[in-house]
Amino acid sequence: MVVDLSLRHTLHKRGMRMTPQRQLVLDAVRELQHATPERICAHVQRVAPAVNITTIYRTLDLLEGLDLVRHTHLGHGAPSYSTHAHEHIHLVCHRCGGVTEIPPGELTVLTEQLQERFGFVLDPSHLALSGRCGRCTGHTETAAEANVS
Amino acid sequence: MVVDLSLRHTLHKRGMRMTPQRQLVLDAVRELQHATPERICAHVQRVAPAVNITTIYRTLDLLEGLDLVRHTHLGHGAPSYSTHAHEHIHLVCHRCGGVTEIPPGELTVLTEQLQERFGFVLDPSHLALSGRCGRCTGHTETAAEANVS
DNA sequence: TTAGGTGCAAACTTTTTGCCTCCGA
DNA sequence: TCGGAGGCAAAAAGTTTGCACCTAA
Repeated sequence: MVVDLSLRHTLHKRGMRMTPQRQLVLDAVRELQHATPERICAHVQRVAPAVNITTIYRTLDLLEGLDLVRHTHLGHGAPSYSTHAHEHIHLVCHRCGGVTEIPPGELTVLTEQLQERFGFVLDPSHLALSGRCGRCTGHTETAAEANVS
Repeated sequence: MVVDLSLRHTLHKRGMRMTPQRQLVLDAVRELQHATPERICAHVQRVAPAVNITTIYRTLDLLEGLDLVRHTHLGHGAPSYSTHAHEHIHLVCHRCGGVTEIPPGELTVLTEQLQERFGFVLDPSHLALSGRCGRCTGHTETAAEANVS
């Protein structure tokens, strides 16, 4: 992927530098979506084996500060990083741990309601709703539920 | 607190035993609500200093398996354990990290919608919605938002 | 030449595992 | 006495920190 000029610009404004590592991490997040730092690291190392996991963490922090990536805790273990472009809602089953993805439109009503009543601006693409999925409640499986990551 | 007879019974049915540690951990979760394993451990150790953190983890697992307690990831770090009796929704601000609690009734519409369309039974009392709270978006603070833990 | 950035190693935090001992049915 | 439980220590997983070196402005 080509060097991200807007990233270079943003960094420069803050007295920071564009580096191959930063580009690679941003690319990896964009490409993988929902990846843990470890997976991002592995992906980056396929191209640049010398890159250290420390750099991954530092860069993810940086990119998050610049609002270019965001992390979510989908339940257990390591957080998962995505870009804003990646839009959908996660339904996490607290029995089987499966994650169902549904379109963000499902939450428009709730989003408006929360903003109106609590001044809370919901981020509909980066949250995890917990409950019990169709398989674990014994309901019929739908197409949407098959989309488990 | 008195020994929980129904817990003793449930355990016995599965060939397990009731122990002081298990009672203490359950009591601690009930009393504290939203406590991390570490806090639960500290609480238990005020009464029984010899209880090891390992036992806390094992017992929380056990109680979760029995559906007596549940854990939620409110964002970062350690999970927080609660009993079912503790009913409310968490709005986690991903800017300031603050947690706003709102009544579970706010999600009835969504709950029905998710069940109908995806067979997903939402657990309205134990989930965290992420977004940006009133303070961080510059809106007027409401009474609900003041309830930050 | 001077900060920013990276790699490396070590520390740290949280959770899990293995093993041995204890104790109640 | 037999298996479930708990304590302890060590390991594992995930993340952070300190420090020396390197390099682009």
